Amino acid sequence: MPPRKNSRSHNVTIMDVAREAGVSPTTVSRVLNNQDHVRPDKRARVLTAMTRLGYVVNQQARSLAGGRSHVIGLLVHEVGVSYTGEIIRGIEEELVAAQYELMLYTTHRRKTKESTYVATLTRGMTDGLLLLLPLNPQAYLESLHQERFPYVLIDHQGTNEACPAVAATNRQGSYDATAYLIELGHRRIGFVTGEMRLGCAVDRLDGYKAALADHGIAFDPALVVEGHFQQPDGYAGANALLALPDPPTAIFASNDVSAFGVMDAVRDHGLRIPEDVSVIGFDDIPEAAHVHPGLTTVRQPLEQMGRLATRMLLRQIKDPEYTGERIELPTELVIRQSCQPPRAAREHTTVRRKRLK
Amino acid sequence: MPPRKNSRSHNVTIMDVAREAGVSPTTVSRVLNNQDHVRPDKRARVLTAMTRLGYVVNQQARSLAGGRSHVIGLLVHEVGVSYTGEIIRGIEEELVAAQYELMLYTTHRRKTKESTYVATLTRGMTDGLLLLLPLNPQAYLESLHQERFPYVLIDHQGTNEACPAVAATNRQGSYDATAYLIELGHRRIGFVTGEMRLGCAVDRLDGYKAALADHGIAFDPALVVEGHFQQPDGYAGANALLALPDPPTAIFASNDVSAFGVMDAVRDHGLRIPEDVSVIGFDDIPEAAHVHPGLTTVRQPLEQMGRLATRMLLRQIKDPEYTGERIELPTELVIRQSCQPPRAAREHTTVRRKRLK
DNA sequence: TTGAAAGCGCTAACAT
DNA sequence: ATGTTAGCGCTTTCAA
Repeated sequence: MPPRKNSRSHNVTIMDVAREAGVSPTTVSRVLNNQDHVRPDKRARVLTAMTRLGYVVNQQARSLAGGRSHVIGLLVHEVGVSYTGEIIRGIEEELVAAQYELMLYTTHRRKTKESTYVATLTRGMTDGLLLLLPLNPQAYLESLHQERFPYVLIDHQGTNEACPAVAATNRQGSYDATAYLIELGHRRIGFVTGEMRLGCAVDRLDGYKAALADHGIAFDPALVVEGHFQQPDGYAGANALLALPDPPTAIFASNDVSAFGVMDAVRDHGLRIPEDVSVIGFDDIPEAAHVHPGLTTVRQPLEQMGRLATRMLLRQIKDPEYTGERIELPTELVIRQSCQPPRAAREHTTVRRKRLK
Repeated sequence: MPPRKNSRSHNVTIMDVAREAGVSPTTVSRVLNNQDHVRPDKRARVLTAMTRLGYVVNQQARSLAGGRSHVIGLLVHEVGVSYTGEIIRGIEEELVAAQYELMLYTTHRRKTKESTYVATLTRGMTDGLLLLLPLNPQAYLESLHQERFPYVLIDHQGTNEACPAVAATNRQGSYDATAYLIELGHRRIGFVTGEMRLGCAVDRLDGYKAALADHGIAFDPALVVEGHFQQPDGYAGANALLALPDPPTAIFASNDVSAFGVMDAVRDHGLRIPEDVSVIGFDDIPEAAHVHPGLTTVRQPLEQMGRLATRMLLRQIKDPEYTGERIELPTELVIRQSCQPPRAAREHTTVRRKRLK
C-alpha cells in the first residue's frame, strides 16, 4: 500500500521543481507568485517542470513563511437557505478566479467570547473575512478593525461605522414595490416586517412608509405585522391581516420566504392570488420563480453582491492602502403573476372601458 | 496604527508559552495535542500561561510540521438548499467538539481535471474530505483511495465499491410512504422520481414499486414521471399526472422540494390537498413543516447523517487502521396534514359507519 | 536577474 | 516525564 498522504511521504516541492528546471528555489517561488525579475525562458522552464512533476503548492508552508494563505473566511449566520446560497455562488466565482479557497464559519457554532473567536479566524488561517449579515457585527468589527484585518460586510448597512460593506438599495426597492402596488390601485397594503434588529428590515419598512406618504395614503399601523424573515412569520402575519375588519387587498412581505408563508395563509382563507389578494416579496431567490403563481418581488442582486464583496476583500488583501468602501447595488422590481389590481379597481376599469366604447 | 496582522509582527508562539510556564516547547505542544506523559501540574501551568498570553495555535505551522491541519473539507454539490443546510449543521456540531474547521468546496467550481483538484484538496489543506452526494464520485474516489486519504460519502450508496459512507434507508422509507398511502385506501398513486443517476433516487422508486407489489397493486408506468429533485419537476410531473384520463388520488414526490411543486400544481388544478389529492414527500426539510397544509413526508435524519459522517471521518484521521464503514440510518414517516383517504374510500367508510349504527 | 541562507511556528523522532 | 534537535515547504531579506 502506498504511504498515506500527509504523513512523512515526500511531496513534490519547489526544491524538486528547481532541480528539474535547473534554477534556484527562489526563482521557482518567484514564478509561483507571478513576480518580476525572472527571464521569460526561465519562467517557462519552471512552468514546464511544474506540470511535468505534478507540483502542487503547499498553502500551509506558503502562509507560514509570511505569504498569503490564499484562504478567505466566510462568517455566515444561516447556511442552507437560497439567500445565502446565491451569495456564496457569487463569492465562489470570484474566488476561483483568484485561486482562493473558502473557509466556512457559522456564527452559532461557538459560545466562546468573540475576541478569541476572531483571533482564531485572523491567526493565519485566512487572509480576510466576509461577514454575511451578522446580527451584531460590532463584536467582531472592533477586533477586526483594531488588528487591521481585511473584512467586508455583506448586506449589512445598519451600523453607523464607515466600514467596508456591500448591500442593496433596500429602501428604494421597498419603495418601488409599494408604489407598484399603489399604482395597481391598492390602497390597503399589508406589510410583514423582517427581523427589525437588522438594518435592511428597517430600511424596507421605511421604503414602504415613504411610498405610502408620497402617494397620499395614510400609514395605518394596523396593517403592519412583525416577522423575522421566516415562512411561519408570513403565514401568521397574513392570517392576522386577513382577519382584520377591513383586510388589505395586497400584502408586502419583507422577503420571499415570508411571502411564501403569506401565500399559504391567503389560500387557507379560501382566497386566490392574485385575484383576491396580491402578494409581493423581496429578494428574488430562485424559489420565487418556481412557486405558483410566480412571485412578484424586489430583486436583490445577491450573487453580484457576493462577487463585489469578494473583489473588495481581495483588493484589500493585495493592497494594504485600500481600506474598502461602502457600495449599494440597485434592486429591481421583478414582475411575475402574484399581483394585479384589486377587485374594486378592476370593476371600475371595466366600467370605464364600457363607457369608452 | 498597529501593524497589520499576519505581517511580520510577532505572534505569541509556543516558545513564549514555554518560557512563561518554565517548560520546553515540546511540553507545550504535548498539552496542545492532549497527549499523555505530561504531569498534571505542568499541564496546568502551560494552560495558564496560554490564557495569560492569549496564545492561539497556528494551524499552518502545525500541519506543516507533520501534524494535523485541523481542517476538513466538504465537497458539496449545491449549497443554499435546506437539505445541505441540515447536513452541514450536523457536520459543524461535531467539528466544534473536535476543534476542527470546515473548508467549503463546491463541485461546480472548477473545470480543471479531477486529479489535480483532489491533489489540491489533499495537499495539506485538509485532513480529510466529506463528499456530499456527488453525482459521479468515482473520479474523486479513485484518487482518494489511492492516496489513502480519509473520506466519507454522505447520502450516496449507488456505487458498488465498499467505501465509507453514511446514508438513509431510502428504499424502506419509500416503501413505508407508499404503504401508508395504500393503507389510507389509495390505489392509483403517482410518483415523481428524483435524479435517476443517483442511487437514492433509484432506491426510492424501488421502494415504491415494492410496496405496490406487496399490496397486490399492479405497477402502472403511466403513473411515474421523471424529475430531478427540483420544484419545477414536481410541478410539471403533477400536471402531467393530473391530466391523465384516470388521474391518481395521491402523489408521492421523491423529495420535499419537488413535493412543493406538486402541491402548487394540484392547487392550480383547482383541487385541494388533501381532500382531493394527497401529497407526500421525502427528506423532511424544515419547510415541510412550514408549508400549508403541513407536508407528510419521509424523514431522513440529515443532521445526524452529517454528524455520523463527520465522526467517522475524524476517527479515520485519528486511527489509520480504521478504514470506515457503510452506515444506513433509519428513515421515519412523519405524518402531517397533506394526506387522507381518497374520496371513494371516505364515502365507503361513511356508508359502513351508517350501517353499523 | 538570480541565488544563498535564515526563518515562519510547530511536531516528532530521539535522547535523557 | 521532559527536553533537544531537526526539519515540514515556502517566502524573503540580502548579497552577488
